[in-house]
Amino acid sequence: MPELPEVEVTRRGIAAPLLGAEVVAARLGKPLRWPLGQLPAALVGCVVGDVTRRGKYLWLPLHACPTRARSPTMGMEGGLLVHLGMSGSLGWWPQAPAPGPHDHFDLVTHRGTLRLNDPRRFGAVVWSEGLNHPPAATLLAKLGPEPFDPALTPLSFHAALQQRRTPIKSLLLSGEVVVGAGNIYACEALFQAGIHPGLVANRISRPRAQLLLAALRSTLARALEVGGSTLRDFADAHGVAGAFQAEAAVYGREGQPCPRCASPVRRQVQAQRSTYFCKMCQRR
DNA sequence: AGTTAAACCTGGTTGC
DNA sequence: TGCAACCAGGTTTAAC
Repeated sequence: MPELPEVEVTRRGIAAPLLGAEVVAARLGKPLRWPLGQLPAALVGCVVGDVTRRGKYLWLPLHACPTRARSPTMGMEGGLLVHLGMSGSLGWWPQAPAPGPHDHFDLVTHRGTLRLNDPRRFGAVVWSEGLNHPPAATLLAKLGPEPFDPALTPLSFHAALQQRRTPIKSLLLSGEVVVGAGNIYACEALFQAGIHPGLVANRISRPRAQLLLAALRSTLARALEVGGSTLRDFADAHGVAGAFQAEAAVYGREGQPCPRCASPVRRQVQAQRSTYFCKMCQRR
């Protein structure tokens, strides 16, 4: 579920309660995609800084608290890089109940508990000494610019597309040219821009590239407004589901009429992912 | 460089 | 009702 809007909705829900919170304990459940890289006990005594987002990753800075640092392990600086995978969500619990079978990470602070629920366990929580240090730096290395970065312009976007010979849908999913779109929003943005998902990136004209960037931005912005998409698992930090899925024009609507021309929405598998599109409205 | 498949997991839905 | 097959928001790795 978690594409950029869902991750950002999550960030907005946890940033305020976490800012300045002191870590009292950390708990691991079943293994996630990657190991934490530190003993949970080593996190105790740290203070959480301002939570940020890069693509679909969240960064929770953890600073050593000088007044509380009593042991060598408490002198650490760094943070936790969190990814929600396919089915992850983070919840903020002033009073956390006993962990359920899919609760695989708890960061217990003096104010409340940040809890990762992730049935499929494709998510990850990784300790890193900084965003510019491994493993964080390695994981973020190939990410393209943020979709709302003003430095990403129609011109630079088009130039980046010109370098690639891969189908545009796959390229959007890769996050190498612009981050944030997953399967839902890639399909929706391409529909809105009237571009066929199989069109090879370097054959997209400058005006169409401009159209696509605008479509991606408006799709992501709209999803953000309504709390993201909830297909099954996703909820914000306070348990509220997203509503964007109800507004999707093509995603998950195989056989249903295209909202623009009423011809049936097609589904085809592209790079092992379902792609939904309208054959009439989206041209190569 | 590209595309493609397989891998990591669980659970819900569909079809026989 | 049971059971197998297929589907799902993501990403990495290996192989043609």
